[in-house]
Amino acid sequence: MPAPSTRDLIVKEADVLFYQSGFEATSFADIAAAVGISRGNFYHHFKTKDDILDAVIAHRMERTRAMLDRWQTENEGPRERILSFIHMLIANRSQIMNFGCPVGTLCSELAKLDHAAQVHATGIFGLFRDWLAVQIRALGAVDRAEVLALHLLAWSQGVAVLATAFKDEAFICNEVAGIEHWLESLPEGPRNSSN
Amino acid sequence: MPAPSTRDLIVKEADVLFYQSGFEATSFADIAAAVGISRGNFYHHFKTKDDILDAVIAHRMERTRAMLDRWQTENEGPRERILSFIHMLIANRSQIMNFGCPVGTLCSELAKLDHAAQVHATGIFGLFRDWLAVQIRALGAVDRAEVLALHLLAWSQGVAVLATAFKDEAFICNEVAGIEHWLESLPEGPRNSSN
DNA sequence: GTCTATAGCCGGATAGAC
DNA sequence: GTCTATCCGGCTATAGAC
Repeated sequence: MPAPSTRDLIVKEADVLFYQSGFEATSFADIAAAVGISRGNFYHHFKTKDDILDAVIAHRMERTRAMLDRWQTENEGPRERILSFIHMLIANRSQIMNFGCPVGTLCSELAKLDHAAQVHATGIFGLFRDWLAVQIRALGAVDRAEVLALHLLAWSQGVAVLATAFKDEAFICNEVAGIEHWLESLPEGPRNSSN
Repeated sequence: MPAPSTRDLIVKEADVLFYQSGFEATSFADIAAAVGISRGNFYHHFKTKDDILDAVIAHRMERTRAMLDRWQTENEGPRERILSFIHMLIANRSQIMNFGCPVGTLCSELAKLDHAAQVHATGIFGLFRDWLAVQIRALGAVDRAEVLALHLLAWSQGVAVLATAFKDEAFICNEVAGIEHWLESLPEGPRNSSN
């Protein structure tokens, strides 16, 4: 692995800061300080702040794709793969209680800013939705797979929002148990509606 | 009803702008322009921007309380009252697809800003949670009422986040139908777990 | 590729006339 | 109670030396 370029370092630090402080509240000075370079140097790598945002989103999409691929190969069946997704809520609970879900909060912020990159950011949700739909289809729920995938995604987002608001770890565990129970009920019933 | 004071107008316009553009992205100039006063005049009514935020949150709490009271008296039973809550997602779907849930997005933004008012804003969620718990208790789910109330709140938040991201009206309707189905199943089963 | 210096703008906040 | 004028600081972005 070669030494990371300055550009890569900028994207990496911007990624963290956009998550923890939000896109708009993060200034060039903040990123520069985190990377350890001067503010001026910056514009040699990115023309505008929006360019950094695009790079951060592209980076997150790449990481998401890699993570989904890993879950795909590391798990034996679709049920275990979906569990990997669900357990993110547990594994990242501290971060989620402090800053919410990186994807959901970014999409919401960009929507309010009426920012062109909002569609780009939503693409990350799309990756999860499509991957989950593949797994759910493999479970046997062929015709309603997309709807169920969106439902699972929405559920996890709701958990993230309330976890951030109330900082309640027990709530997260309760909901995760609920999601697991829902997952178990998925292929058996004759008509597994969205609850 | 007396003519609204300038202070009331500021709170009213700030309320809308904080919702549509976010707290940080809304400047004094924006609010002043919306109200039709000069920026300087502003500080006669509020010392700092944070003071306006506090007033906006207090105003939202008051409106929420009034709405919950109205739902309480306008509906015959707890089930119909909960339906009033659920149908907010339909009634406000345009706004939600553009700007998300006013409560959830504000809490998330304030969390990232590490803002002292975040606890205050979470109090609005608390109003909904407690009111929903009362209704669910009246349905017969006495011991798990609070957990189920939080679950319903989370579900609606998840719908709002994904609706904002994907701008998908059919998705909202699907999920609302799912919530209604979940509500119907509430008191009957011997063990209505969180799905 | 990285730096310093600085332009130009806009943010929140203040002072004081009317 | 509302206004104009203004301060100060931080912001994005640029210019140009090294």
